[in-house]
Amino acid sequence: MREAHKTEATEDYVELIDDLICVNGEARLVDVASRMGVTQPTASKTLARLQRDGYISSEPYRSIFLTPMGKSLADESRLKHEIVFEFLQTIGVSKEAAKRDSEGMEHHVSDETLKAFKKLIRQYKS
Amino acid sequence: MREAHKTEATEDYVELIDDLICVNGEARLVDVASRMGVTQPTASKTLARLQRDGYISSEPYRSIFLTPMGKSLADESRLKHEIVFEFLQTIGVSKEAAKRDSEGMEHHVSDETLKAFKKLIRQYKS
DNA sequence: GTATAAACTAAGCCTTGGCTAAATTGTAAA
DNA sequence: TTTACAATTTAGCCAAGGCTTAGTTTATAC
Ligand SMILES: [Mn+2]
Ligand SMILES: [Mn+2]
Ligand SMILES: [Mn+2]
Ligand SMILES: [Mn+2]
Repeated sequence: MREAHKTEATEDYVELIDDLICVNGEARLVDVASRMGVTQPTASKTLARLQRDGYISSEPYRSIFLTPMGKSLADESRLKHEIVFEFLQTIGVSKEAAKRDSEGMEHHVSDETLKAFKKLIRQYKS
Repeated sequence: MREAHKTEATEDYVELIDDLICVNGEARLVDVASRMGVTQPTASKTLARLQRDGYISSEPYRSIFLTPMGKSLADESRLKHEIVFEFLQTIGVSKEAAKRDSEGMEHHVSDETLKAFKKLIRQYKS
């Protein structure tokens, strides 16, 4: 569908996998599925696609790793996510709404918009 | 997928149909398809779903009408779209980027965020 | 008023992202 | 070491949203 649309799942997955590796030391299917709110077979199929497309690597029944490409997409996605999240709170949106909205908006903000967000965050801080 | 996700297509379609009716006097499949950037059969199938779900009505080979439900969703969607579009420009994003980003962001902004956007637009105007 | 072109529909295919149910593998307790 | 449970995979289903190709219907031009 919409250009940005197609990569949304990919972005959310790699970001989550990176997070799990940071926090838990490894990313397991069962945790990916539960955090994404889908069943294990669903997560498993999506991860197969991510592997096919070169974002992750894993052996059968073993935990999941990010490829360099996957890692850089994860970093980029998290950065966007955090900026949008912080921006919304900065302009007065509640943490809960900011959390929900940023989860969707993150996939649609261009670098230009991101820059404007960062600028406003700085302005508010001073 | 993501909750807001599922309604994105619906929102874009009813908003477009309403626009076509306003501008052209009627909404025809050929125009819906071209504006959505999809083939006519694709638009046709989506419109069938919209009709099934009660957003539009139309007779075979005739133009498309919005039901009351479709019209109110269209109005709501356009309002969101316009506010996001104006907001982005207000904080310094170019018209082109604002157009692109608002087209995606519009589906993910809660009423709370929308209110914060409106407030900032007012502040900038004064 | 008929031919021709444009618009629309029908049929059939694909991918993604959901699900359930069942089989397999890995791990930890007994 | 066997056994049981947890994790993963496999298989098969569904809906949405995309496509192409081919057939119908409507509208236009002559
Ligand atoms: Mn994210
Ligand atoms: Mn997200
Ligand atoms: Mn819109
Ligand atoms: Mn849109």
